[in-house]
Amino acid sequence: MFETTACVPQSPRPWPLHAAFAPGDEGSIGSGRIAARLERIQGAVAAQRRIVRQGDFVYQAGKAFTHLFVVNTGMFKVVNLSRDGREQIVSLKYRGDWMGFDGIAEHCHNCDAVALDTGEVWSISYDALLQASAREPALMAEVHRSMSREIARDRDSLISVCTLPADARVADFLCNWAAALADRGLRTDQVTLRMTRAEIGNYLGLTLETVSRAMSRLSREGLIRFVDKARRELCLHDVPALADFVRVAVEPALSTLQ
Amino acid sequence: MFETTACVPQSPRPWPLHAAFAPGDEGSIGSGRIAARLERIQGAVAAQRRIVRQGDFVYQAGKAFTHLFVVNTGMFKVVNLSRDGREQIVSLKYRGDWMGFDGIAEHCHNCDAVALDTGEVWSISYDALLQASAREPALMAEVHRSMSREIARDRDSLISVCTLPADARVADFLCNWAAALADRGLRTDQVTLRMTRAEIGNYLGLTLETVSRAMSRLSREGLIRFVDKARRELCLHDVPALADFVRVAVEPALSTLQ
DNA sequence: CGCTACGTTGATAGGGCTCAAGTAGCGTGG
DNA sequence: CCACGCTACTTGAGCCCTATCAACGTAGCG
Repeated sequence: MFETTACVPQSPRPWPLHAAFAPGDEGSIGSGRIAARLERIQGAVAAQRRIVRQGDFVYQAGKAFTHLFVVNTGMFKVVNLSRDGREQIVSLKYRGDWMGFDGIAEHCHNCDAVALDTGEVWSISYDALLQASAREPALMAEVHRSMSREIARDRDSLISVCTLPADARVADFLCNWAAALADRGLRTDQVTLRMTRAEIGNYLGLTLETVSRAMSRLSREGLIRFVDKARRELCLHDVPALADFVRVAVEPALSTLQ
Repeated sequence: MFETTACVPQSPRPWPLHAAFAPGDEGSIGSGRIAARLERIQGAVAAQRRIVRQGDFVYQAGKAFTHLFVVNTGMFKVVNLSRDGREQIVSLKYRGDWMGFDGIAEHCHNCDAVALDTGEVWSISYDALLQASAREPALMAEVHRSMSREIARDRDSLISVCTLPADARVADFLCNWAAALADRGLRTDQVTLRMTRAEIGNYLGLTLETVSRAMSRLSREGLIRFVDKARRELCLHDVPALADFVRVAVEPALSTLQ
């Protein structure tokens, strides 16, 4: 299923000292931060690289948990499956993100992780990670920060789904996506949606028709621009305006006062 | 703000060996599991006890992150605040749950944690926890399991909000609440709601009126029973029936086939 | 060239929100 | 003791937003 090009660091480099508890490092902007994160991980613990293609599973719900995964390139969706047949995209992952934390508690994955396009993930044995962390406290700190970020981001999803009307929810989704791209040093002026309308809708708690209509309205209002006829590539030329659209949707009263 | 009754274990006991990577332990049922968890935490790292009353903050968004918290008794809500004024209850915490993980990444809390009734939390210095974990790998494993559970539970919230109609969402909420109580060895046949309808609605992405109507319907159908006139105490006498109600709401097609 | 997957758009219905009125419990002060 | 205000909960009426159903357009592909 996976093409695996072996690439195991032979002698893990010591973790840079300044990386330990360095809030300034995390607060900086630009793609260097995430590249540095990946380098530090690679230097501290053995990782196996895997090339994945669209639709490939990184891991599957129900399988035993043994490894965590780090996205090097590509985009991934994490899908929660409930036994009554519901399927819910709960998270999207980009370069530098960890996947698989949900499996730690029960020693069993309870989600699928699926590649949305061609990419590369590193798989890291959880046991090896714990051992490496014992030697390198900063590695542990890195993992904790990532889990913490994941918790915070899941909550942002919840707040969006609970409080925003459909159009604003889609706008918020595009904002967050643009922010994730910008964080990784990627341009947002011509980006290809890796997800179908149905997937976006599932992620946002909307139907595909509502997503389609919302995007048409955003386009009509000039907040986004479709680049191709198939409407999968778009230009997020004014992310602040999108963010403002979300803000106004939340507080119609306040927006008229100001 | 807090009454603090000093209680710092003088000589942390060594972590029981069998606690390291013990899936069987986590899988067992009954309240003993959670009591054991608390004992192990208490034995491994210094904790300061705090008595809190309804409405007291355990920590507040914006404040520097230095401590994690463990619920000993009582019930707590975690409230996410976005800068545009939205307020969203993102999680409920019971005995044995950790709070504050969200602050690790940015070294700053981004939620409020508020007591819903009188209770006791233990506050544990994050630095001390890391040091203790270096000595006791099983303590680290415990913390990881808790973070993992939190991620999994946040995702369950999302799936509920995204896929269930109002009545089923309330039923699902009551199911989860009953499960949390049962896990802790508490009865579910006469329980007092610690939250107002507005709080439940906020948590579930519904208005208070919808929550009220949903509970009235569930009561009318015999799935729950109100004990007092104020309608804050209720009897969850048949949790499986509640769970079934949720299941049927999800798959009306399948339910008619069977 | 038909087939399939994906996206858009329209018409309609319904679930949940909003607004509003009414009730009950509870603490306070006359 | 009861009036009063306050908070919480319930219930009804009407409307709006979004889901549903359906038709159609388009791109990619064997």
